[in-house]
Amino acid sequence: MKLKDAAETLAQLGNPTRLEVVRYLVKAGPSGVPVGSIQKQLKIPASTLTHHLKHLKGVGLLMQKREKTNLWCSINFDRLHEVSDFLLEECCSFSLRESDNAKKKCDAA
Amino acid sequence: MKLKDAAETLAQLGNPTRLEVVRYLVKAGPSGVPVGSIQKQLKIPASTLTHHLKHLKGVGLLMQKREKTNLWCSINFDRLHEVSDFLLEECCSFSLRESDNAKKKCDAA
DNA sequence: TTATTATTTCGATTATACTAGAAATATCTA
DNA sequence: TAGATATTTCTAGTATAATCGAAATAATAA
Repeated sequence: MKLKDAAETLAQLGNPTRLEVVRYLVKAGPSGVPVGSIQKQLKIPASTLTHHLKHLKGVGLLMQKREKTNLWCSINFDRLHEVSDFLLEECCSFSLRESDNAKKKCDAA
Repeated sequence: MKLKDAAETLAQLGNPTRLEVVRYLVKAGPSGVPVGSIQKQLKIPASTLTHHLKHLKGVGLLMQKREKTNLWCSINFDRLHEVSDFLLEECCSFSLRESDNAKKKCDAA
């Protein structure tokens, strides 16, 4: 992943409303949820939500498919991994962190 | 890590200039580098660089300590891990990704 | 103290992003 | 076709961010 793409993706994740949507989609899993469900659950005005979904789609974090009247949204896990990988690239050998979680990740990488 | 903090941190990482600085600091390791070295290497005007460093420090991604005339900057690896963890939280069981890298990370988590 | 190097503040310009109501469109069902 | 529901476009107000030159400050060395 190139720096410019990573930055753009991170910028999109850096909005609290969008990050809330992303978290919701991550928890929803690969089957996804309709736009309307996101809107009701997170109480985001429809036009605002559409706006943010467009952004997420723009950087490839969001996948959509229509089924009857509903538009189902799901997160692109690969993209999420890619951007996460970018952040930690080449950092593991330097990490002085004690956390088990970090160690496990670094050992695995 | 709370959503609001994660969003703020991601937003700071989402600027190409700052991400370049972060990448540089990650590669530099825990000992860090002086502000001036970043400035020369990445060719960022001094005032612009100061501005961005302030942002990175504001979200706890940057640590600084003065030594003689130089101000040494180093990345806070823990913070970087925290924000990365936030992104992948609860997503591993859903991931359909084929990539070895992803699998290793998920198995370890 | 004076000179030198390193870093920050100030100030101004320019650009981009967030938010959401109202109206429009799209998709289906009866 | 008419009606219902779902989603998007349009529009506009408001706010925040990026950039960087010039001048100011800080820290040291001579």
